[in-house]
Amino acid sequence: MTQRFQAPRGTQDVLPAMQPYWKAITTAAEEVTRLYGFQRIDTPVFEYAALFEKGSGDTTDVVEKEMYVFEDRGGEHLALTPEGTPAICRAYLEHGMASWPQPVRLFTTHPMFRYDRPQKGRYRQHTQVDCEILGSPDPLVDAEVIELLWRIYERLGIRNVVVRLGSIDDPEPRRTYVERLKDYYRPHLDQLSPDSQRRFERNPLRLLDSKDERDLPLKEGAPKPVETLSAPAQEHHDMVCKALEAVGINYIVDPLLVRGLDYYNRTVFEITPLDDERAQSTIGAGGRYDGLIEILGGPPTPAVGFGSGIERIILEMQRNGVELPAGHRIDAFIVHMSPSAHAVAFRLGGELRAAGIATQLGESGRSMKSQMRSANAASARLAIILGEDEVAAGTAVVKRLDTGEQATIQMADVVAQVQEAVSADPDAILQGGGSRDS
RNA sequence: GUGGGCGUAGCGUAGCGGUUAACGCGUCAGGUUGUGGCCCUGAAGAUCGAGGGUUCAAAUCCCUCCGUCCACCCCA
Repeated sequence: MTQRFQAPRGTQDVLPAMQPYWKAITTAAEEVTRLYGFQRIDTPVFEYAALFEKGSGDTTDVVEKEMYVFEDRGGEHLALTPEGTPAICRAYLEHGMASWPQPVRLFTTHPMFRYDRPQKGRYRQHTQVDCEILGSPDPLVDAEVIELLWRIYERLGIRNVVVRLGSIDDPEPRRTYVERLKDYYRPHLDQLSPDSQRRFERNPLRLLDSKDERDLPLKEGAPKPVETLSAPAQEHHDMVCKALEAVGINYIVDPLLVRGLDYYNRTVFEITPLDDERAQSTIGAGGRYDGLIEILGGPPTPAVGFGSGIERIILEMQRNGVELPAGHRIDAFIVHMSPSAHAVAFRLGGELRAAGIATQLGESGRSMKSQMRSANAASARLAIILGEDEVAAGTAVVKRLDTGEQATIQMADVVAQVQEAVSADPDAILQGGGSRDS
């Protein structure tokens, strides 16, 4: 048992039964992003590790303790993508997208890797829908990416979620804010939880979203970033709010919202379920990162974007009671009994498939009953029966599995007849599901 | 990295010191002459996560390890 291979910790197989969810999500992402003028980009699964060390910030947890880094045979220092934004910015620079019409709108679905302890909604490999708008400082595009993400969820049947919106200002005013925050906490350091004492040194902003009871009293009176914004950031934030109101997005300004990546400025947001207090319930998050492209060696280029975890979206869909049946359904199932029928069956199968008809063959040598059972299990619409008699007569028996009626027809007419029977009721094929009424 | 729960056939479970480890679902095969779904019968499938210990006897008790799930940190 222990000798048998298992998927590595924190990874998972997406089995056929779950594929409809993946398909629904990627389709929704493709369709909605198209409506917003996005184009698809695909970046490599691994990049130079330095891209993330510089871009995401080498003191962030994502880079410092979670990145899958390795050296290849040529001694290159590489990393499995831990997050998408720096990779897309790299592509923007590498391909001179600054000379495309601005802003550039890109989306992708991409696997992400983080060496983390797995738990519900957290995996070492997960997949994100990622959207970025590069080259615009306009607060309206902040609102636009939020709206876009909202619409994707809406299409997928996710209802009870809320946008938590915050602003962490620009780097300069944020530095003075962080000093104020530290001044506020400094006299009370010994009352804080050990985690928060560490946060005080490493990432003071995180003090604001501590869940530890010992930190709650102080948290209340702490200065909040959204309440002390610089004038330009305030104006920006107000405009994002107004735009979201104009399109009826359910959002709240969350003064405690901070994000773990260094490159964010001004707008930050998360979308979370309203009725789920779990830790990993955030299904999508993002923000503005006007400084990132410059950090990566490019010209100052304002940009905004988000990532949303497909695995978490699926969990949320299921919590919302969205059920997608497995779509396995076959049009025709060829039952062939005698040795003389095998080759005929095989050729007919090829002809049917060439005509666009999903066709499966029974297993050679199995009894007719067994093959009919297989036809049923495959949710076939038609069974095509080939025995010694039919082969000798140059005919086939075509049987509808829903009504049970059947007819003997000339071999030469089988493809046309099957095509007609199948196209007569296209819905049944499209819907799939293999449901049986009993 | 820290803390807690759980590990019995493909899946879900029962058994919690004592003869060949049970049940449901699933799989395969049958239920007479070439016909599915329901039903019936049968079969295959488990070194009871691994290693060690206690005992006349261990799936059942103890220890270690591994795996998994949940929470913290952090994140989608």
